[in-house]
Amino acid sequence: MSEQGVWQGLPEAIQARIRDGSQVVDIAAGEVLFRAGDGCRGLPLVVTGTVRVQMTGASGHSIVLYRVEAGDVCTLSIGCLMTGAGYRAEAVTESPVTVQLLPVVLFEQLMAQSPEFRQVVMAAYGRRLDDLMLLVEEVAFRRMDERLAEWLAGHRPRGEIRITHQQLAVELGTAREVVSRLLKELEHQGQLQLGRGVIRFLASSTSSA
Amino acid sequence: MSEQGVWQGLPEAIQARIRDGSQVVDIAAGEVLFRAGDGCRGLPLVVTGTVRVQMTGASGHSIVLYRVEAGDVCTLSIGCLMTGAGYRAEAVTESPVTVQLLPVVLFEQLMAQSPEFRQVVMAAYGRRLDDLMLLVEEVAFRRMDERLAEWLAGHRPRGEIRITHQQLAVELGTAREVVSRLLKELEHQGQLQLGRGVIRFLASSTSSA
DNA sequence: GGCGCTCAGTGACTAAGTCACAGTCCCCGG
DNA sequence: CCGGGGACTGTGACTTAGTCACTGAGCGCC
Repeated sequence: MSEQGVWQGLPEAIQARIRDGSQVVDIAAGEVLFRAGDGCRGLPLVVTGTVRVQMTGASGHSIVLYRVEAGDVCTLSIGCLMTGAGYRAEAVTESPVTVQLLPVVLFEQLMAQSPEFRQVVMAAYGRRLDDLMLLVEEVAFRRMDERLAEWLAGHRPRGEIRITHQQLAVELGTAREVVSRLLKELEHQGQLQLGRGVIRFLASSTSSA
Repeated sequence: MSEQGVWQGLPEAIQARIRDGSQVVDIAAGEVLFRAGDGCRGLPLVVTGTVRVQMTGASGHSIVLYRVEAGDVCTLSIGCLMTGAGYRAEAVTESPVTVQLLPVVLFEQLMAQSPEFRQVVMAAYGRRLDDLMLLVEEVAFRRMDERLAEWLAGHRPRGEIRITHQQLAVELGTAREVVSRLLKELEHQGQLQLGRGVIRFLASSTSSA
């Protein structure tokens, strides 16, 4: 999949207008794109890199809601543009990110003129809604040890991951201590080895026969 | 606010097309409009009544995600129409409901032709996203007794409410036993009086000075 | 009046979250 | 090279929430 994957199915004329009318911005890793309460000035599309969207509760705890990957439009921004309300969550770049910023006017025009563009935008919205519904179910009903195991399984191929217990707690929407204890348990079981800021997976007998 | 509040800002010509092209359906209370996995056949707008949208986890537990009130379009259906995927949640009427069903073709036309229509639809989407984000925060971080108290406070003006502990548990996404115990506690404190399927609020000294 | 169903209450236990604090690793400046 | 401070991790003690198993109460209906 090449850059700007979302627009690929669109007619060339539309793609050209997007290229001409939008502004491309490069942002370093770890930057905050917007915070809760900010207003927004255009529709961002992530061209390369990943943006993490998370929210912080009154208690000061945070949880990762979803990620905007290369080729995704920021649905949160659409909501802001439409209702005029500020963002409810915050967005942080996880890697160096290239963002294409469509001005509101162009966005409006394209929504009016291109069925394909509308399709792309609405589908993106639908997926986000789905993501959040899934997350609600996870948080409300699933056990922490299961969720942690699943998260780890998704990152296992890397052999080791650099992450603090605190960050992992935010991924799962729980407390640091809970993560620490569950990880310690897994370490005792010989599934992994813990270091400061790193989790190393051990090649246990689970991988192959 | 009269019927079909969402369309009110729209040009009369558009409103007429909506009236002519859509089908109006009356549904009794307690009916299931769609279940998880169903496909969908048009864009429903709730004209009168309330529809509850909830999902059920693998564990068999359910949680109420949000309600579609009179004047709201069903964003979940838009997602289904766009992506072709089935619903992830289920919708149940809470009262006798009148629904206006826009055929997909008309929906597409209106999205293309009416900026006001687009605005209404996108804003509805934005609000849903907000609702769900708020819910995630609630479920992940807030205490059950607080959430229950808040729910009760919202229904207090009615004097008494007819609801089972099980239903209340689904509202909050918790277990029936938890609700029972918390309610019992409030009863001991003299804030309310419990009956089979009913909660009566007692006029304690909290209301006025 | 007894049968069966739904609803509510409860004890015992496990899981998760909170609080407080101790230990450890690591960088950085002196 | 050493010491101090900050970030990260470990842990005990306790509270809150969820689970399981079961009892009993209310209520409609033969």
